Amino acid sequence: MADRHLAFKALADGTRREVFERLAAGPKAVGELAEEMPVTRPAVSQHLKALKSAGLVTERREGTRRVYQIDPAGLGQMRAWLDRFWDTALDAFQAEVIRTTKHERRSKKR
Amino acid sequence: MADRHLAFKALADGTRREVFERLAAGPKAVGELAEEMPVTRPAVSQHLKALKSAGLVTERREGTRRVYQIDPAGLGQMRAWLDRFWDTALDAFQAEVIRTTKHERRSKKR
DNA sequence: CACATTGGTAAGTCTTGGCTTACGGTAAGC
DNA sequence: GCTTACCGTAAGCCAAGACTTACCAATGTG
Repeated sequence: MADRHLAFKALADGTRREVFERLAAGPKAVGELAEEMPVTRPAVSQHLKALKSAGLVTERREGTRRVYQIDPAGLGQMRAWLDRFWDTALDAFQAEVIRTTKHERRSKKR
Repeated sequence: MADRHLAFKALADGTRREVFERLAAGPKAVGELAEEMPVTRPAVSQHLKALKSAGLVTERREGTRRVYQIDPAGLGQMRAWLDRFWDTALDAFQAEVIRTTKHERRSKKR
């Protein structure tokens, strides 16, 4: 959890989102993920590293296997960030609607 | 709003997040944004293009100026996506805590 | 009708980053 | 202990992308 914004960068890549979404269906090992995806195992491994340092997944060792699992930490940070702007955005939208409507009235007048 | 996931890619870049956050403080024109940032105006313009096609900002023409403003559409999509995994992640976390706790009990026993 | 403001786009450069193959390292099975 | 299974990391390649300068279009202004 170095940078609070790593989660956005992590989920920006399609393959990485794919990995994340598959883990949402249940914990999986690296090899399992790689099998059902169109990239090699090292690629998956690298993606998992990124997801992990973004706080989106956790790792657990089971013998020689590394089982990865969804972590709510990263998701929570993203939600918090989004919520900071949600109300602001709604207000802006509201104001824009009013502004546009008034403009239309004016031009449609008569 | 081509791809539903463009918002993640858009907010992955730091400069672009900066632009977005500044717009959250209120609508601004391209030049204004560029002035208060360490990049040139064309750069800002390109970032705004990305943010716009991600549904994160809207554009409005005022004479020769283009005023940009936060748009709740993109934020809403992101929230929806996040919420799809939020409960799942919490459950996974819960299960992990229980698993770990049981393990500790076992090793600490006696 | 010049002329200035404002800003989007094109072209080129340089960095970032996603992918592969090759390798090393650790845990399980015989 | 030797082999096998599983996985992380290094090195290199190539595409994506963030930035710049140069240019052009559109709107206001005298």
